Amino acid sequence: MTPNNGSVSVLHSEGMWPPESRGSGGGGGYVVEGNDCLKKGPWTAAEDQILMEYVRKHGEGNWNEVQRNSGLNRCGKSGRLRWANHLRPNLKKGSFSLEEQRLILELHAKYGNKWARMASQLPGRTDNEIKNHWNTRVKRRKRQGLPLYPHDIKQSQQSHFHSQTIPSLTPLTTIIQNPFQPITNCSTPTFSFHTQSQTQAHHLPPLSPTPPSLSPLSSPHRPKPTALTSFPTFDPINSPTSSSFSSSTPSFAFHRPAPILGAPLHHKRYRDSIGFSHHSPQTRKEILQCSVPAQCLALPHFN
DNA sequence: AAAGCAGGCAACCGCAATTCT
DNA sequence: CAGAATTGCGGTTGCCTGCTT
Repeated sequence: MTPNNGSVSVLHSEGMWPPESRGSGGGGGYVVEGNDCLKKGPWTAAEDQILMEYVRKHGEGNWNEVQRNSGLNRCGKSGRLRWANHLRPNLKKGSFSLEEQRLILELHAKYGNKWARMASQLPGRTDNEIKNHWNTRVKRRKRQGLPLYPHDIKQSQQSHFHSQTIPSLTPLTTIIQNPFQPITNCSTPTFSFHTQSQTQAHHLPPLSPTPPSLSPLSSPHRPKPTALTSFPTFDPINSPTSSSFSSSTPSFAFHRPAPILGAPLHHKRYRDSIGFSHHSPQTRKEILQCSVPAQCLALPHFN
């Protein structure tokens, strides 16, 4: 799975990692242990086990309780991330398929660096995976002097993307013909970046399906969800999702929120205010009160 | 064989958003 | 209404592996 998990686990268990701090940023091997500080760095199999057991018993949410009640010496944030990116059921591992890559292109053309939003359209994929994939692509294309998008995917707006800057979020159109045509035919191998200072406008078109109608999982301070006794499954082959964009249809209307990684996390709220984020508190409460049986969550509805 | 580079990946941080008290 | 607590998101960093030179 990961390049270093095995060896890292051994090192951890044998206490060979120095409790050093590398300053800001993440990355493997960053381990802090001790009575006062919570551990950082790569997760061990034992820690994973503890976390999975906790979630199995108590469900997701209240991540700080994990640390308090399970003996896991990790901050809640770290646990949540670990669960979301690695331990959740139905996570797809491995490289992105061509369809997924195409969809990422389309979604990025439309939304910019909205990884969580993109992940919601890619069942089994995490925002982190997508982000990593995209950043790698950006690096490669930049080095090759190629445009970020194939010529047949036109990012609306005249702005260019920069991996480190906020992209324009006001797409006008997305034109997609055949994203996997050889990109070497691109007529204009320009790859210019500029910071997004002129386009702070974040008026995203209302994303119709954003309402988090499907997530059973916790929102801050909500009652704990019931324990997860069985996890929904996702069949990428037979899923209407995959077949829906396997054809040549360029459209990818968001009829419904895609099932988020099989066992959806919390009601997705997206920055920059699309959809759910701007529900009034009252509306949110109503939505949250509308509990959804677990089995419904496993059966995404597509139009 | 060794060094350099690119890609892949995991995990951190800061901050925003949301809810509860 | 304000502040605290919690969760989610996006940016960033650093390690590991495999390929190329």
